[in-house]
Amino acid sequence: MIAGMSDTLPAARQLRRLVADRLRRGILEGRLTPGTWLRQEQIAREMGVSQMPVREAFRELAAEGLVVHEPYRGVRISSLTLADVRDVYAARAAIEALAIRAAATEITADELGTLRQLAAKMKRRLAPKHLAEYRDLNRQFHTVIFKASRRPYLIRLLEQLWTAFPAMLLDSFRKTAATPLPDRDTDDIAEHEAILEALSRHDPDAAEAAIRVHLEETVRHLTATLDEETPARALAEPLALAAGERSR
Amino acid sequence: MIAGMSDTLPAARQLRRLVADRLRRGILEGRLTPGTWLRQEQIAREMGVSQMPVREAFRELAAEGLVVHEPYRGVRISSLTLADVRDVYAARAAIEALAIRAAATEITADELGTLRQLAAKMKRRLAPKHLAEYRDLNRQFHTVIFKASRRPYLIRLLEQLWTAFPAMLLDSFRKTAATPLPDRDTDDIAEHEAILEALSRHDPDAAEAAIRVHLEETVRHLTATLDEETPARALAEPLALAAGERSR
DNA sequence: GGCGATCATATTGGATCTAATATCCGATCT
DNA sequence: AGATCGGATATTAGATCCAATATGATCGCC
Repeated sequence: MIAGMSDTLPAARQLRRLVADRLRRGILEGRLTPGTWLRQEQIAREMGVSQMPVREAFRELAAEGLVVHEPYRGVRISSLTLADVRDVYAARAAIEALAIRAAATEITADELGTLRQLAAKMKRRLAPKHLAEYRDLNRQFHTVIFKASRRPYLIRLLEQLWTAFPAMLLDSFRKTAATPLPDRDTDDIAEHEAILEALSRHDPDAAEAAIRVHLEETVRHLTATLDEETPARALAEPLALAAGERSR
Repeated sequence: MIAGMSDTLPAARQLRRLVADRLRRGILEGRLTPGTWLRQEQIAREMGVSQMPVREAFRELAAEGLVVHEPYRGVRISSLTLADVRDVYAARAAIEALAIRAAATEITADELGTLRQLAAKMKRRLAPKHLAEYRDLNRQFHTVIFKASRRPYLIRLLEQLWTAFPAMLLDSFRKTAATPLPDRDTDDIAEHEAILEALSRHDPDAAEAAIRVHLEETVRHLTATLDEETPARALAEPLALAAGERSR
């Protein structure tokens, strides 16, 4: 058992966590574009901290794969192609499938209750204007499930996969950001309920099948939408937190 | 595509990498026992460096899951139960299955050649005295395969999984360390050749099936061996690099 | 005598400073 | 003219110093 998994979220009382979160968001939301060098001094200045927390944040992001580190040169934002996005989902699907099998037998009535509540809330949050909230609920939904597996290692891995590439990543793709869940909403809901139902019956096979369908559909829909606007993350203007671009 | 994946191994010219590697080995080889607090000052002193590279190394290990970080308290070595070991393998199996499907169509004649050479070498390295070398070859074998997938994200993930928990981990379990591959050798070889054969035919389904069998057998054998000596990592005396244990 | 607050100590986390390394540019030599 | 070597500059990596925080012990109070 991997101890200390609690995750009580006293959260960003550490500077480096704060910096990491901010950078992560910048990257995932597409404000910081792939290929850009992240200069520790500049970022430190912009965020009003010293270089050290920035450096530590870099380490964290590198471990998650959001940036790549080049010794004595710095870190730069990784470029994700559509293929990578597919792989992220595929990997997550594979691991979530493992987790949900365990969850099916381990999940408590309590947790099933929360899942039902989450599913219900999501139904009411379909409007585009609630998109961010919807995504958050979706993540919670999946999180409750894989935590119910009671398998610390899988949980840790999945948490890593989710924080590095939450649905938010999609914001960096133009059309997806514009048309949130076109025609996907109702299917999404139905799939969630299928998962929920399988879990209620404590049926591992059904649960695994259900989540596989769900994730496959999601990625299928996603790639279909994205294929149309091939140059992934073509746009994404640097905003507030624009990192150093000059040739050095 | 995740850039900068080259991995040319100029390796440990950075202190922190060196420190991280040394700690990692200490943990995986069982010299540093689970639950132990790692004190940055002490380790820095013992390794003759300042605390900073140690801190950075900690963050790296934390990302890999080998240690857990508790804010303002430090990091301590994660305790892995048998169940965790199983999950590590299961996760790796799932992702390697994804990778090998891609590899089956992408792999070059060159790479197939290297695989054949590796397989041949392994045949000649079955003796217990060559155990370490055998494991290294095995890792190379798998690495060549998943790199042939040409899927940067999967490659990165698998590399992470392997460095965090190479076969070396087994050294921490008594019996396994003593009886290296009891009765497993010949099967192992056969399975490798099945994989190789499927890849030569560029048959994704067969390749996936073969690697699944291989990994399942490995983990089955592993757990069977380990179950007998339940308290995982009970022994493992601190050696050269013994970290602080006192109650603080 | 037990319980709670306060202070002491140890240790991490952050800031600042210095050294190592890489890139860029110009001078020099062939 | 082209290439190569050497220095200048920018930037990361490491060391040291200081502040924030957690734990444990002591003292006082009920």
